[in-house]
Order: sequence, then structure tokens, then C-alpha cells
Amino acid sequence: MIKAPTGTNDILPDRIPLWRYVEEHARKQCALYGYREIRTPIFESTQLFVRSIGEVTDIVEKEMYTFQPKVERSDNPAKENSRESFTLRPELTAPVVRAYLEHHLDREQKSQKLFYLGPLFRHERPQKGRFRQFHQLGVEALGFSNPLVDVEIINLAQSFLKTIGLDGCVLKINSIGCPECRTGYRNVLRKYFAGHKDQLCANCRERLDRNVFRILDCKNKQCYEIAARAEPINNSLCAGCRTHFDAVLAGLEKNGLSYQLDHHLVRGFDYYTRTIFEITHSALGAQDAVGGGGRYDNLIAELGGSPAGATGWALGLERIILALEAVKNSNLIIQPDKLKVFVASVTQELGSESFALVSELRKKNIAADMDYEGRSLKAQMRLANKQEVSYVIILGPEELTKNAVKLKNMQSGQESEVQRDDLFDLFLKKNMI
RNA sequence: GUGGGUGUAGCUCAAUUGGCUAGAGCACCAGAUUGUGGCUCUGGUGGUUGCGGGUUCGAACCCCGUCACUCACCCCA
Repeated sequence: MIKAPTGTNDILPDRIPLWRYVEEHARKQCALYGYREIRTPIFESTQLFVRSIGEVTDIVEKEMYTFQPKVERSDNPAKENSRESFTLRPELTAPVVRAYLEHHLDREQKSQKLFYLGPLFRHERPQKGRFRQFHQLGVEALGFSNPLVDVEIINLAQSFLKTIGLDGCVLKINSIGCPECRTGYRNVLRKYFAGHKDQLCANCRERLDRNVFRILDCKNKQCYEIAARAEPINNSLCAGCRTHFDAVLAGLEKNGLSYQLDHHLVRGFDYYTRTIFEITHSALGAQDAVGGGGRYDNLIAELGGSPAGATGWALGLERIILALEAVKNSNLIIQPDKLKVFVASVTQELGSESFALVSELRKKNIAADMDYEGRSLKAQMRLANKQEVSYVIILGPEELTKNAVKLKNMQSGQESEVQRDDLFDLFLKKNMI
């Protein structure tokens, strides 16, 4: 039997209401903060991700689904040689910035607040809360440098999570400064960790050259202890970054948003500058981040726009749902879509009669269905019961001669004979729809 | 990519540790006086024990391989 690829998930009808619940609140909350939805392609030019995420990141090095489409027939041999490489999007910040620049949204209005909702792809080994196809909700505030906008997006994330009933989220925040102050800090760290080189894990010894910042993030106990004594980046921030970060923290406090200052916090993508943050939840296991984000003041210019600040975040929908189910918030009531009416026929010959009635009900916007498999009346009733319909309309030869139907309330069990012509009036009058 | 754990009916799990025709609960289907759901009762359908090989008189059980799921490393949502 053919199965879904490793790390992908079918979202079956029973779980759809939960997904919709999260998605609908996401859209509502984003709109409330003035963010507009944007949808970009599922795949993009490979170069877009290489340029934005960074060439030496795990994502670009080994986790991208990259492909080259079959050669298009062309009279121009040069065209056949230039087969472009595409990649299933492993993140959405770069595509959104690309669309923003490509369609000159920046010229229409320099500052744009956008959000998205959709699937992403990374070829990783799956585990709890980590999949090869997963979904993110994200916001991008493009063209903004004001630290208050950092506060705004954090505020938006927090209020969204609160609205859907996900209690117990923790906000961790840090500043990694701009490229200038980071260079200074990099040297400080290199010097410090080099002094403890023999105590670091093999991985971190390699990181010493490639990416010192990652050592701060290492979960190895010994590395962690050494990292804990490393000088925090705070001391290396330039005046501009210092002021910006202080303003963000002050803004959070003023708005009653609690946070944990975490000098070990580092992000995986190259484009981040200044403010970075992560929202974690203890119910998630090893992959405990429900989301993360930060400021990326150089990405717009990097992708060909005129220099402008920007900030954003992404939340993992699978992880939100995982945590939501673990929290078991009793206030959380999610109503599945249910049929209103089931039309049952006593004899099989009445099938077309039932079909006409079902069509009529649907035309009047009443969700209705019937049996097509020639089941017994008993079996039809069972089916109706299982689908939790409010009413069953029974069509029988007896009633038919009187131009009537039986209407059964499935909750009370009460049953009454109703003239067919009165049926819809009755539904309206009794407010049964 | 690396390591651990687990694969028996649609689901959750048994099978006296190598021995009868692989069982149970739930679910599903049908029936319990002739046109009626839920509760109860009765009966029924459903398994190449993930797959392939090996050891053995005999394998769900032991060995090898393989695949899948899962957790963790790594990394990240």
C-alpha cells in the first residue's frame, strides 16, 4: 500500500475543526493589528534561500527539497542549458520580502505589514513536533525600524496564543546586534572559547571556526556550563543596538508582556539582526519552540531593495496544536460541522423522492443528506444518529399518500407528521435551522 | 546523517516465554414480532503476526537483513 511520505501528515476530517479554529483566530488577530494576508508560491528559485538564509546553515546545506524541472523543448539551445533550480520553500520570510520587492509594494507604501499561513518543507529526521512538511503562521513588518514594532509583533503573537487558549508560553529574548557589533563579539567569544577548547564537545570545537555563536546554544552539559560563564553580548552592543534593545524591553514592560532575557539565545538564519526572540512551551518535548523570530534589517537590501528595516516571526501550527492538546484547556470548545437533517426512506423505491427533498433542503441552506446504499430504515436511523443530525425526516408510502412526512427530533425522540408544504415554515417558525 | 525503542484485526492490547484452529474490548455489519437511532442482549465479518530470509519437528516469540513508526542527537516551527 502506498503511504504518505515520511514526515508528512494527513489532516483527517475529524481534526480539521481544530485546525480551522487556530487558523481563523490567526487571521482575525492579524487583521486586528493591521496585518494583511499574502500568499506566495510553494517553490521558489533556490538562490532566494541560499542568499537569505545563508550558505553555511543546515537548512541550505542539507535540508532543502531542491529540483530541476525537465528541460522545456526549445529551439534555443542556450535556453535548454540554463535549467533553473527550484526549492520547496523551507521558510517564508525571504519569499515574502521577494514578493514585496517584485511587486513594488515598497514604493506603494514603504512600510507594509503582512502575514501568511501555509506549508513549508525541510528534509529533516522527523520527531515530536518536527516534520518534513509543516505549517507556519508568520508576520513580517517590512520597512519598519522602530523598536515599538518589535514590541507590536511580540504583542500580536502573545495575544494570539492567549486567544486560542494556549496558556504557559514563555518568551525568551535577546539581541544579537548588527553586523558591526557582532564582529566584535565574535572575537570576544572566539578568544574565550578557544581558552576552553579541550573541554568543548567535538561539535563545538568545529563551531569555534564556523559559527561561534552556536556554542552558546549547545545542549551538552559541559559546553553549557562553559557558555554560561561567557561574556554576554550585552557588553559588546554598539550604542545604536543598545538603545534599540533597551527600547524593546521597555516597550514590553510597559505593555505588561513578561519576558526572559536569554543571552544564550541564537537564531539559525544569517539574516537576523538586533532583536531575536523565541516562544517556548514545556508541553512540546525536545523541540520546545512554538515559534521564533526577530529583526532582519539587512535582508531587504540584500535581496535588491533599498535599505529598510524589518521584523517578523513565525509560529509552527503543528506545535501550537500539539501544545493546545496537551494543555487541555476546558474553555476550548471546538464545534465540528454537523449535518442538520437526514432524510430516510422506508422503502428503497422512495429514493428519488428523498433525493428531491434533500435537494430542496440544500437549496434552502439546510445541511442535509440521505442514504444511497439501500440500507434498511433501522440502518438509516443508526447512520443518522452517528452523524448527530438534529432531525430525521422519514418518507414512507403511508405518509406519501397524504402528501406528508414524519419529522423526528433526534434529541428528544419526538416524532410528528407534517404536511410537506408546511415543512420549511415549521423549520423557520420553530427556529430549528 | 547517528543512536535508542516499537511493529499482532480499523483502534487499544493479549497469547502460560518455541507448542492446539493467534484471542479480547471498542468499532463495523446483522438480528432481538412485520416502518425507527442512542442503552442492553445475541450473532457475524475482519489477521500472510510490517516485509524477506534463516534456525527448528514446530516461530507472533530466537537470529540476520529490510521497511515503517516513534523518541532523542543535530537543527529548528
